[in-house]
Amino acid sequence: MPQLNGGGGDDLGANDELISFKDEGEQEEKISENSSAERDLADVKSSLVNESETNQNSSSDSEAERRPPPRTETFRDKARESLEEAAKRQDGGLFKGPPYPGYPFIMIPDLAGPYLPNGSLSPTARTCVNVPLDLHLTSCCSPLMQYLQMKWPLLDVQTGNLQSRQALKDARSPSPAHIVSNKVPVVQHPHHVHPLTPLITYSNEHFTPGNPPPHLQADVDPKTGIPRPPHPPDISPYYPLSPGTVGQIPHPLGWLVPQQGQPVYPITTGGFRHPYPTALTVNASMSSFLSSRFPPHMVPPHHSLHTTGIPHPAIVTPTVKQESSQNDVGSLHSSKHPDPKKEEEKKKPHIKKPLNAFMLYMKEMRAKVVAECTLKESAAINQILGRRWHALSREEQAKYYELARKERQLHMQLYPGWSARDNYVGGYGKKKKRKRDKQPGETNEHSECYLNPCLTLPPITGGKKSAFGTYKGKAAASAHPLQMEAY
DNA sequence: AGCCCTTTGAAGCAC
DNA sequence: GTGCTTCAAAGGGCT
Repeated sequence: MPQLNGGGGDDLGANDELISFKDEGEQEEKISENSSAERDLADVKSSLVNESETNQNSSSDSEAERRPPPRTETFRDKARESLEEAAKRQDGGLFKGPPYPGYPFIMIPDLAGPYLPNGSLSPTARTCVNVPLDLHLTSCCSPLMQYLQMKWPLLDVQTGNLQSRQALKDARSPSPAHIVSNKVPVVQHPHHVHPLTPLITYSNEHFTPGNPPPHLQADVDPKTGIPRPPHPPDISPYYPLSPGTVGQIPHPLGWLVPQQGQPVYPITTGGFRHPYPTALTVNASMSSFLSSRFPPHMVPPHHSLHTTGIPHPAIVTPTVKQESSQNDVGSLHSSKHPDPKKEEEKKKPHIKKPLNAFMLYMKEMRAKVVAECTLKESAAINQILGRRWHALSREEQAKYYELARKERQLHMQLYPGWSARDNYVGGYGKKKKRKRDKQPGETNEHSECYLNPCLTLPPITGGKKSAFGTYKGKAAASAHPLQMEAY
């Protein structure tokens, strides 16, 4: 991504980003890309199945902590075995195709490469094939425009307000990114659609227009043993519906398009002071676009489109749940004896942190991982995603770092006074919870676990404690060579 | 109900 | 500058 340097004077771009793995040659990376997905899955699977086969290796190398596993021959062999075994079981569920194959809008191609080592198309790639992409949106534009188109193919935002403000605020670096970024509101949809990626995160699994593949209907609930369809065919799994909520299906742009009964971003008629100076509008072309691209029930009525002050989904008030199906007036006057403290908390919107690169990657890839395996636990999935993250090429990681950078940028523009400290529950130093306690001498002796996590993944459901320290200091992060290259 | 787990990265604070 | 802590997402597991 050559344009990564284009930030120029952008001081928001974290200079300590893009941790690369220089010991891992490019060729190695490519190999890793092509088979990492399947290998990861097989590895984790096998490790989950046979957890006793762990901690056989104990060599330590502190520096190796930040590196992906050097694909030792042993590891390769094992990975290959796992992969072969996985391939044998392909019909048994391990490599099930994503249950929601038809996301009609856009998706990110399989970052791990569409082809299996044997040359066949990977399941996820097959999914890609099935998806009617609007490639024309992205193929002919600059990367940044591709990004924007990718993120907001439907959105037209009035940017004058913010732009002018931004122009005053940051006149020193009127880079295109700034300008265009204003069109990409940071939106953190509490119902799993990422702010910046309302249409692509979990992309290909969304909005399946048709029925799921037959083999997926045999998906069996591990708890009940009852076959279950992954999700209603045309409803995103990330917009869970409670019984009787038909008609309240949140729009993929739900944060942007307030809907009646939409529990997430309640608009109180006057009670909510929106922090955004930006006026977001959806113009007629977008409406028609919505109509043409979304199923009718997904297309909000025009009258619901606010021309000003649409609450940003990154703002989550504590009263969200309570207000879910009540009208605003009622909720405002429902309590006769409001607790001043609580009231104050209610009034104070919770502005979430912008997602970092890995979080963006996770949001995008989680559904794919979930679809490819039967794992449901996020802890296990995140382990896979963490390994996949390391297996990504520099360019692919750079893409997410760039997205994260833009998100931070926008977040800062949208919430000028916001600080991450605001979200510290008890304030800094007052721990909300204690995590990642390190046992004495634990730091490096598990580096091999990191090197080959598939062999040594801790029991997913067993312990409460991390099996190995995961903290990597800034020093380690900033030592990443790619930072120099990309930023 | 609420915390834990698990991942990486960003940010804030203390020293 | 370094080290540590918290939070961001996610959802099953656990208390």
